[in-house]
Amino acid sequence: MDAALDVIADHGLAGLTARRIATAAGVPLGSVSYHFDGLAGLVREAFTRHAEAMAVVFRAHFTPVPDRAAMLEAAVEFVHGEAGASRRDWVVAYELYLAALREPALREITEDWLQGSRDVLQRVLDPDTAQALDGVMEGLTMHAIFSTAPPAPEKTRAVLARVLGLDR
Amino acid sequence: MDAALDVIADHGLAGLTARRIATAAGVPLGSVSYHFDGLAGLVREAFTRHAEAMAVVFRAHFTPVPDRAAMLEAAVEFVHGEAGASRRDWVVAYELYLAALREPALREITEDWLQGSRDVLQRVLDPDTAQALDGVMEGLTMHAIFSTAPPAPEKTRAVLARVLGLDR
Amino acid sequence: MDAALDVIADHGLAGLTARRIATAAGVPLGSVSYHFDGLAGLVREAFTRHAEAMAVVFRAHFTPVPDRAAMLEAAVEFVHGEAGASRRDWVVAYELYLAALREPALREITEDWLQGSRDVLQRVLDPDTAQALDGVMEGLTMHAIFSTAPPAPEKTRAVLARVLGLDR
Amino acid sequence: MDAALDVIADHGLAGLTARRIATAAGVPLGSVSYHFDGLAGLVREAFTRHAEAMAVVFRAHFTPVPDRAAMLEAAVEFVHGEAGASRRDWVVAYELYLAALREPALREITEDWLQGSRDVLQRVLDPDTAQALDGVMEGLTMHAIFSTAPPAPEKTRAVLARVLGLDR
DNA sequence: AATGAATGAGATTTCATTCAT
DNA sequence: GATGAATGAAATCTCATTCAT
Repeated sequence: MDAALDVIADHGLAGLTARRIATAAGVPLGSVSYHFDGLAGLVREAFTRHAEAMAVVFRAHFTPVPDRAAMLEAAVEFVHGEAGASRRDWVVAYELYLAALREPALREITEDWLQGSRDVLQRVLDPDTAQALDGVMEGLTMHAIFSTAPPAPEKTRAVLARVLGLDR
Repeated sequence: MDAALDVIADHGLAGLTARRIATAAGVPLGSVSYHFDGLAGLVREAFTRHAEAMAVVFRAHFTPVPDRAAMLEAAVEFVHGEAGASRRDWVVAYELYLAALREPALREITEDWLQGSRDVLQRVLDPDTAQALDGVMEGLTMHAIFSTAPPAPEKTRAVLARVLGLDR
Repeated sequence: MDAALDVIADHGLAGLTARRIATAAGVPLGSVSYHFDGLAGLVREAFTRHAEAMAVVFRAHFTPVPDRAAMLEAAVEFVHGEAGASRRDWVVAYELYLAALREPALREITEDWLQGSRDVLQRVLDPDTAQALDGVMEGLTMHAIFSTAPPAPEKTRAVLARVLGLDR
Repeated sequence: MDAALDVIADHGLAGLTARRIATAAGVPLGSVSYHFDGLAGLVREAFTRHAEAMAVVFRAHFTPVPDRAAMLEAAVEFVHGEAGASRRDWVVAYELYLAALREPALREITEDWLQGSRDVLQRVLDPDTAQALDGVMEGLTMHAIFSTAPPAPEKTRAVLARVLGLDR
């Protein structure tokens, strides 16, 4: 499953083949069909595992946050990839988002993830601010991943401070 | 090319096949290879056209904005899909983002698009705020697309107002 | 038809396509089907023209030969490509030989050519020697065409002299 | 590979298709691409095998020849197809010659073969005579293959005797 | 239980020919 | 009469899955 996620990160869901997975995992080709319920099943399981791992990272990073000021710092770190989620992880996540649009089974995964994230943020923030922060972090992270020039942390902090109402 | 974008929207880049494109376009299968330089070339051209169309929509929506207050309203409308870009358009755009990670030719398209968007926003905003607004709109739009529950416009306005410093 | 022969020389009969012929001839694609009875008919006509041209060259070169000694010189020149037949011409000829194995219409062409050659040689030589010289020239020419290192004329002369009984 | 050579012999390189190979070999169509590196790779391998087989036949036939007189008999037999190489084998060989003009990988095969043949002949003959005999045999064999009327052995012997200087 | 050679369904692409212009 | 855009038949190739070992 990790090998499958690696292949997805490197070649996209469109470039995922049983042979590539087997090669990446260093296992015989037959294993892929033998141990999983087809490629579709493998993808489903792999994405599920990935979403859970991402959720764990998210929770681990934000659960200890005591207050709104600390949330700002945690959010800045998160957007800049200092929370344990690598670029590869995000690329896989975006593939998952898109795949989830078409497959209900995956949709469940992403919904749970989204909900879990907001719950964690709501330990410190009111629901509206939690949802806002979640969306804003998503956008900033995405631009950080897809843009060639990484954003400056102080700019990220400035934006997030305004969103959190910490800028006055 | 429009048919190809439709197929991408419906089935993802992973589900894009010449046959599906031909069916969607109502043309014989052979035409797909005949008129384009392979499927890869077709995808490149289709994505280019799409990015340009999206840029046109973006410019048309934001260029007339006279000041920061009007920018807030325009941004809210944009996030809520009232600027001319449909859900389908965004889904295709996200596929493009991902594909661009792996193909330099597509990378150029997305870079140009991103730069063009910021230029338009900078007609009213300073560079930092423009970049911030761009990122935040991206995240909110994305959540609007991928989430089952569409966000309430007033909440979006509240977040964007803070980002634009219009909340005091 | 000349363009078709050029394409055959460059790409082999296996690499002959209507588009390549049109490009080589500088004519529209439609012309190829329009003016000829399909690609097969064009090939047949082109090969016929080629065989006739080769026969003309052969006759022009060997008909004026007055005696056995002059025949030796003429044969040496012929093997070394100094009779008007280029390397391209020979390559096309070999393609024709092979194609003639499978198509009776082409077979006729090659048979006529072979017979014509012998007739010309028999103006000076007895039938057996004519046939022998014909075959030997074929082999030496072929090796000259297919070998990377061209043979030395004096060696060719020595062999042909023996075949003609002029070496004592 | 044998099936591919059969198809080449029957239909020429121009008539070689994966389907024909599969049918001739009695295997599914997919196998052809599966087991070989494309049709080009299969052709390369098949021609290599063929050239090696032909070289083996050549060596087996000419290596035991003790002297020039025996060489004459061996050469006559060879030209008349009594050395183990069938008409099919020669047709394939001529296709190889032509294909080698355009593909360097095949060129290597034919060069090796040519050199090997001369080496064997040089066990009994001086280099010039060896090369001459090689070329003459090529021509006579070729005429025997392509001509409808097979040549008489005694005539072949007469020509070869002269080339070998055994006619006085 | 695990393998990987083999299969066949389906993918892309090529291309001679047609036919509206 | 001549064209070239378009077609569809047929080509090659890919690949998930099967199954004998």
